[in-house]
Amino acid sequence: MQNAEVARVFEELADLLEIQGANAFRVRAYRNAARTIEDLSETVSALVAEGKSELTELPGIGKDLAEKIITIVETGELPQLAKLRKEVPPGVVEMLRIEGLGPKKVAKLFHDEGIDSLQQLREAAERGDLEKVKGFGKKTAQNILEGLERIELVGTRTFLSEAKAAADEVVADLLELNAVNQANVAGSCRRRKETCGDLDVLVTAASADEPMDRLAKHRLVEKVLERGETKQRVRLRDGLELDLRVVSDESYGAAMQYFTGSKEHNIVMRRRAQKRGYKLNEYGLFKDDELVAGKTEEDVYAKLDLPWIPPELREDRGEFQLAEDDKLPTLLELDDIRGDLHMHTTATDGTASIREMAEAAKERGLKYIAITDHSKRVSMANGLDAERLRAHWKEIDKVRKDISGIDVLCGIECDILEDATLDLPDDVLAEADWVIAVLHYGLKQPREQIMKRLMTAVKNPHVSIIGHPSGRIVGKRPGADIDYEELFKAAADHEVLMEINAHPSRLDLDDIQTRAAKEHGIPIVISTDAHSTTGLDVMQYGVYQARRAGLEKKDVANTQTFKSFRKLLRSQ
DNA sequence: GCCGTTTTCGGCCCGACTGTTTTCAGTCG
Repeated sequence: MQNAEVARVFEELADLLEIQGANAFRVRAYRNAARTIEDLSETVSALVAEGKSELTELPGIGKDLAEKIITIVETGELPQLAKLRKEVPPGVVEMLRIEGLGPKKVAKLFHDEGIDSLQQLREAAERGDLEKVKGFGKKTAQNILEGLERIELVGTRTFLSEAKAAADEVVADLLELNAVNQANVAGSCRRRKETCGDLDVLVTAASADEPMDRLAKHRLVEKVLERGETKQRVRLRDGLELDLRVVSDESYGAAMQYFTGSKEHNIVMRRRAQKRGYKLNEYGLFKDDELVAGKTEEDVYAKLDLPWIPPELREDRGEFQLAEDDKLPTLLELDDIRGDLHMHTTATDGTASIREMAEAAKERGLKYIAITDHSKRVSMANGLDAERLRAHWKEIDKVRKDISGIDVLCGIECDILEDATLDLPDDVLAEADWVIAVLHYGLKQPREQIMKRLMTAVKNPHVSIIGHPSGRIVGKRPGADIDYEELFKAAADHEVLMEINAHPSRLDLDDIQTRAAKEHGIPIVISTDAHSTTGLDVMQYGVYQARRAGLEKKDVANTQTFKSFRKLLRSQ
């Protein structure tokens, strides 16, 4: 049982209770518990094995939640959750995904209007019924329709982080079979897209039965949807569907190439094959009926006069031209990252101290970090005013002097306010080593005002970087309306850097925007925005995003040694 | 539901915005 699965149970419980109008603090207790468990560095199963007292040691876990954790770990389910699921249909919980719809409104729609699915919600909105409901109006109905559209755009796609975790587990399990020679994930997950619609797993085996039987019994699998000679489709417990394909070793490379996609990339590949008198499919590259290549991807690409192209670049976005010109980038690797320049501590909404964050970063092989807590505008996170910030920096200085093997910078994540001023005065910002300027509020302002705000930040001599520039949340909230051309041009002129926020739900800049930033010669910084020590582990997803943008080590500022990185600091 | 005690229950992060209403509930971060 994974920590994330236990956390998910509590998250769902919290959603259900909230819709039922449960005490808000009780709901928060479940959410806090979910976060605590998610952030654990050890597995919750191990803690259960050690006994209940270990569990109640955890912050936010008392007697009651400890019991529930034990039940979940030991039986794989929770009776309370099963009961609540019967009372509140899944479609009602789904409505919470719509921006602007919270538990109160959703409960009202369910109880008073009998709406219990997204479909019914859409129909009610389109009929004009919604705006007649007390507490709703024309605007709300319109926002709901827009929210529904966004959800449909993203569909039921799953964050890469979650999809990949499931795929990796299935692949590792299949590789344990003697009958299986090779196994790997393909599809959008292998291309490291920020979300995955489903999973494709490929294995080579003497017979298809053994891997299929094994998968059918896997703990993550809820149901086998179909099973044929070479393909089995299953639904995982979290709703994600997974295709298993069994091929021969002779076809493995061709099948990996075919099922990794993208569709657009493959169209170009097949056209190239045709031109050279071949036929390309998932079983191989054929001349008439003779197999010419198929064992490895490298073979297939080579026969089409191409070097092997990294999966992250396979979108038909210029990779073929680069390959032809022998100019494919040597993509950034996680090991290239030396610093992490966006993280929080208990001074605002983080869960670990300055020292704990520094130690954890050091354990992960980092050589330098910046502590960047929130500024005062983010009051719910207990954001810092000038006085508290200066005291905080003194604490950071103490740790910096006290700890060896890692450099710690005094930073701040400073809000760019709705009126296009910064949340802290210049004389304070001037004292910082590292200033991340960000939009948190008023993301829906018109482009003109958004750009005015970003320009204020870019032109401020103390601002080092724009953090999560658009403020989007993947699949949930669109980012601010930004003229990226104008932003990047100004950033390049004023030597302001751009962040890829590595959190799986942000990944902001996205791959396309990152590409554009690189073309403007703007150094990119990939940061975790960690709110806990385990939050530092999301760096990988930022690196994937950078790879999709074609970034090399030299394009990313926090791959530099601290000595050379220091030159980018405004206070130097 | 947790926590910290004032050991039996009250407090739990809170300010701003939106859309509704006509003074505020709901949502967000």
